[in-house]
Amino acid sequence: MSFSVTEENYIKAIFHLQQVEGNVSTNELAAELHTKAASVTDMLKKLKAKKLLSYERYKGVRLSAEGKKLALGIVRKHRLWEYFLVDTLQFGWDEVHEVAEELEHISSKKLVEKLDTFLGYPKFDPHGDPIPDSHGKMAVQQHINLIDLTVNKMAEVSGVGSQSTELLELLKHKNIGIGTRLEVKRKFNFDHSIEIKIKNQTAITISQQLAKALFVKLI
Amino acid sequence: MSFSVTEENYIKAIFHLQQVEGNVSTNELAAELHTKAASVTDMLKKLKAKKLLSYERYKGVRLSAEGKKLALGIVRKHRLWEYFLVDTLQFGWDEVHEVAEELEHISSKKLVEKLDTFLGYPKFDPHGDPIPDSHGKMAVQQHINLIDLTVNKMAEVSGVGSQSTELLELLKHKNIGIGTRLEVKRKFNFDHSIEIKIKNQTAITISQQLAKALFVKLI
DNA sequence: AAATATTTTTAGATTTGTCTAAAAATAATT
DNA sequence: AATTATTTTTAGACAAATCTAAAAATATTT
Repeated sequence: MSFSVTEENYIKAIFHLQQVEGNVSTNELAAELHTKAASVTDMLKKLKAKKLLSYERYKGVRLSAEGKKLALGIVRKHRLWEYFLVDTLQFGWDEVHEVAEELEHISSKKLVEKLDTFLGYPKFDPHGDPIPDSHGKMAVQQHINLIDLTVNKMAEVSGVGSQSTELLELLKHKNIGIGTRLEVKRKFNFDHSIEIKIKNQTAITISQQLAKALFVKLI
Repeated sequence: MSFSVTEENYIKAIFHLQQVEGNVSTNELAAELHTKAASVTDMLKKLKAKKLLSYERYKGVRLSAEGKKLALGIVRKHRLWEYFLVDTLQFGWDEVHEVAEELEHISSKKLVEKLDTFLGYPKFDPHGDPIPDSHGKMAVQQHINLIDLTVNKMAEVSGVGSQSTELLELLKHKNIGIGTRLEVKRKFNFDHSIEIKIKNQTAITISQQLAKALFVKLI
């Protein structure tokens, strides 16, 4: 069975939303996909008929085993392509998301496996997110939120909380990327901003919002 | 301006058909795209409104400068991706066409240029067809049809006349690919079949149809 | 628990690309 | 040149994915 780009995008959106809370509501999905609730209802009926999810009207939605498998396949493709774009084609890590949104819908299974082999079976994409393997298994990254990092512990940026251009623009300006080494110098309780010191640079201040959007691992 | 996958496929089909004869007819297009003449008429009106082609009813169709540019862009992407699949990902040259049919519709211009750079600006794809450069210019390959090759002249296979799986399957069976070195030993006027000798192999016979589908260059 | 607000669904319309069947234009034959 | 055949276009219908507006169900307040 094969699915349209639109159907795949619905499945991916539901997958992402149900990571946080179990059942996903029609309105949440509409917001995520920049569409209207009525359109979502129509599509949910279609995807239910295709057995990709369980859905009772007014009760929200949840992916079936089948649907999860499909979602993991799409996520796998998205992240492998991102890795390829940054690692092989020298894209900046902040400019690959949109391109990968298109590439993730290329259907050839053989392509995905050959790409994975060529790249050397990477475990994490350029944003620090884990890449599902061909069985749908992902490595669990011990991400710590930067806001919770102990003062004076050296750590390395390993993930970002979103792919929004606004965030990526700010990170570029502050010269922070995946792999950046830093430590927290002070925490200010007034606005919960923190002062960090990036290796070989002068200390800078980071807002609470930004700190919450950054994940690090101890090194 | 951006175009749907369907629109791009129409433009590509018209481009290929008008290489041989000037104006392309509705029926030819319908056959090429495996659709019906009525659908073609509808789409031609749309593409005319978008200024990609000139079209008068009952008079056939021809691409505008704009349309040709678009077509060359799609051909460029198709052939670069084919080169990538064979050269980088180790696909067989006979199994890349369908995948490239999908990849050619990925829109990012930056992706195409970076891919071209990574591959080292190749001039010909794995089937021997020239790859348009970023300005739409293609190298002109002095392809000779195998059926016209002089007896006992050494030549190298440089192109195939179609991408049909039937042809590629036959070539695989006969152990012929791009770069294969061969010479014609005899020509039989009865059925216009020819006997060829591939380097380090025993002589084999090739039908008229197959010989017409193979292009070679002298070496 | 009744009233109000919010969420979700239905009903009906729209757009894109397709189709069949019939009409119109062009081409080929006699 | 008139008839027949072929090609192409039009007219109207359909499926996919979307929308707006209104109705129905659920949640929240009072």
